[in-house]
Amino acid sequence: MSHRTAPEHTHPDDVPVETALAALADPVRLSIVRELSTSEEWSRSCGTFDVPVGKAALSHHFAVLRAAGLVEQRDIGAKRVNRLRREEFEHRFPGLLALVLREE
Amino acid sequence: MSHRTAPEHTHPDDVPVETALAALADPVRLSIVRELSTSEEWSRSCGTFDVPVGKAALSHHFAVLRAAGLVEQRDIGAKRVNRLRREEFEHRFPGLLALVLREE
DNA sequence: CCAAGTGTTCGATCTACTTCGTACACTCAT
DNA sequence: ATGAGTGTACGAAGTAGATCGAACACTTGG
Repeated sequence: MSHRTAPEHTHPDDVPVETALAALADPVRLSIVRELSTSEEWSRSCGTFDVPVGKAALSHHFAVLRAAGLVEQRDIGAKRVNRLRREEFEHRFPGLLALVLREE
Repeated sequence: MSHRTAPEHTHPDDVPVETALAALADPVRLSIVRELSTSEEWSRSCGTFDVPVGKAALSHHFAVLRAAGLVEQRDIGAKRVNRLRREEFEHRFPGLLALVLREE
């Protein structure tokens, strides 16, 4: 990796609706969120998601997801592992996550 | 106007989540939906919305809102009047409309 | 019939986003 | 140490979306 610093997170409470909607309106990010929803917390590193983009784009998408309060990340060794911020996001945007997870 | 044809509508049931989210993730369209939510049905023609864009862009946004199953339009004389598809949209995307309307 | 009002369509422009390649930084296993 | 694995930063390129001006089509009121 290239992070001497921990990733910057935004709490869902500080996220505008527009930002949340825009974050979820992308097929790659939606795919990540869905995969994440069926995985155990902190079990998936960024590289383990089945999305058709390169590393750079993937890294960008995770930044967007963090900024939207959807994903939390921790560094474990060389890997950056993820967790879906279910409760926090649900508290800020009730039903939204359920809405996008219900499909497919 | 310039419609010998009635506007094409898409039922919310036929709308992908992504499309709905993308439609609501724009400030102008969000503004339109919110204004519409506090207006009586069929009471507002397209030109009566307080948004900072020209006619052409406005027309485009209404097309997007129709395609997202958010708005229904009818021609009355020279005007095209609108209605928010509350129930239908709510049935397809439970809670989503409430989410964006609750704010502001 | 004409002029004004209303909304669409077309093309061009402008901006934002997505993506990629490369270079870099860090960790771990050997 | 050294190399392989992992993710970020940066610049460039491509793409999609938003906006505008102008031309057009239709309706209505005079």
